[in-house]
Amino acid sequence: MKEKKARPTKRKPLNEAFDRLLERWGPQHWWPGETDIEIIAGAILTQNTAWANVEKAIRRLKEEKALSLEALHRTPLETLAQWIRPAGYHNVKARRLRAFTTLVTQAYEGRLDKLLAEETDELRRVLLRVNGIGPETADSILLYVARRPVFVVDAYTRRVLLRHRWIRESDSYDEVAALFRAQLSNETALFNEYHALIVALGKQHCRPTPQCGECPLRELLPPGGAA
DNA sequence: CACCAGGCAAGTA
DNA sequence: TACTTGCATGGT
Repeated sequence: MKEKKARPTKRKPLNEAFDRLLERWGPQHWWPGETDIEIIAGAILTQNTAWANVEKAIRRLKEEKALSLEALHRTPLETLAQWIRPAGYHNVKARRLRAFTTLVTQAYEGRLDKLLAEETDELRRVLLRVNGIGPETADSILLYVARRPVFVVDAYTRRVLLRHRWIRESDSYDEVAALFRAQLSNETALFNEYHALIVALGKQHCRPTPQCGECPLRELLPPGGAA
């Protein structure tokens, strides 16, 4: 007969981590944006960019009444680029916004709801085909706009997990996401809240120069501590 | 002043 | 497949 392990269930530190993060910061009610198109634009604009700068660009788009799929699609690229300048990479990001509106316009009759009605895996593939939408941006749209249970892996996620030695540098995007899928129940609301809390933690404590003293996860560090 | 921020695509080997 | 580089602004 096979020997039974002393612990009845496999350890799931990411569950414990979630409880602590929620206790420390409370529900984050993400994404920080009102409409679907605002969330999508924000997801593209925040690529490798501080959110404070994205807010300036979003505010300008609102002032220009350009935060709609139609307006984003018809505004000349040069004009759009100037409006979103504070978010950085403005020429690239203007093209990326346009690439998205072109997808919806050409393949979905200009209707976001038709795009969002696609089945999850198909929707992800469609989004990834858009130039300027990679795994994180696609998953952000899937989770925060289409409300599908997918986990968003961003730079903060990697840094937090790396500090706790739950992943390695070389782990792929999907390997990191798979860690969460394996340990958490498959619920949109949970994935939503978890990612938002990781960003809160990341901004507060998990900087390049760490402030681990007040980190609610610090006792979850394995023997040897953070790198 | 240097470094950093909620990526991604295109080019090279 | 695995690296490298360009893209750009504003905050610390």
